[in-house]
Amino acid sequence: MTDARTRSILERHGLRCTRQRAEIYHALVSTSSHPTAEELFGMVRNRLPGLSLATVYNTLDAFVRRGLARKFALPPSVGEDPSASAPAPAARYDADTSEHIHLISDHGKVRDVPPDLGRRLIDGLPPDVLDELERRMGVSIDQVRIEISGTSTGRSC
Amino acid sequence: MTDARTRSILERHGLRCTRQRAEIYHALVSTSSHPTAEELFGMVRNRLPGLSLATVYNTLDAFVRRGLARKFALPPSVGEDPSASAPAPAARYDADTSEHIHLISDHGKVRDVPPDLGRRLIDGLPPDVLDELERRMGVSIDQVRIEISGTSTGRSC
DNA sequence: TTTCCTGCAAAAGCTTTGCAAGTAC
DNA sequence: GTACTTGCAAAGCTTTTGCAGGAAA
Repeated sequence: MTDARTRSILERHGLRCTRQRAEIYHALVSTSSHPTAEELFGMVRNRLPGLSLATVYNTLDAFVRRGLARKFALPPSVGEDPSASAPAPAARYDADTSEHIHLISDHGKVRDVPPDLGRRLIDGLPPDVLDELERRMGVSIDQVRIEISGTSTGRSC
Repeated sequence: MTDARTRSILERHGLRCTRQRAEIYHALVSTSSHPTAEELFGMVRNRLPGLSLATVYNTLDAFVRRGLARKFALPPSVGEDPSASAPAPAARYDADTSEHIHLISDHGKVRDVPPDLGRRLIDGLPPDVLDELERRMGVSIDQVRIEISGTSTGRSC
């Protein structure tokens, strides 16, 4: 992605283009690893001497509020030593803001379910059940989140 | 729930029966509010003078490890002032360890979707898509989590 | 020049831990 | 008696904030 393009994206979302934001955005777009703030900090710190972790958090927060990124959390105790208690997992960020499904496999690694499969899963939800749920629980459904946990079988194709 | 019954449940799960555990378990079973550790602390502290919040955390951790409770987190920035950044939401606990779906409505309140609706939603997931997902992503699916966000319409029946 | 952003340090909130005293079995 | 729990205080981690200097528009 060119600098001009990054700048244009940031500005179109009402954000000033700074070196830090451009680098962080670029790093977030370039990875599929759903990094934490700290991981992003590690990815860009050699290109931005003096960068502060607080800036990474502030920047990501700005991205999320302007719809440039999504923030999510792993469910507690996914991908951790089963006998250990979890020392508060950090939030993860994703530059893909479209609705999509996460697959959480061994070691807490997060992968995106391909859009075609995700769509077919969501479309499989029976509309009459969703209607009934809205009626019985007195809500209007805004979003249905699906998250899949699985164990790697080694033979991914 | 009688004391004897609580004791039997704890012991059957390999946990010593202490006053603190019995009270906390009892409080957790008696509510449908998916409380945080701090909320539970508030619920039982008048019956247990001197109780420490650390004990509540330790106890809940023991419950989760022995399958007496489940721990979950609200997705970041659900049920908060949209313009504010979230000051780290606390984990929530649930004595219902069966698979069930959570409905997160306004103000971050969590309600359980009735089992019949939940079952019909899960059953609606097309098996062929799940198979294809396992094949294409090289995993064996352990769990599919569904979580619904909605806005209260006031007219729940 | 005005407004916003950055970096630092400090603080806040949630959760765990070390240890000595106490309790369950 | 032995092993596990509790309570306390302190620490740990993630995340946010106050503020002064700096950069973007």
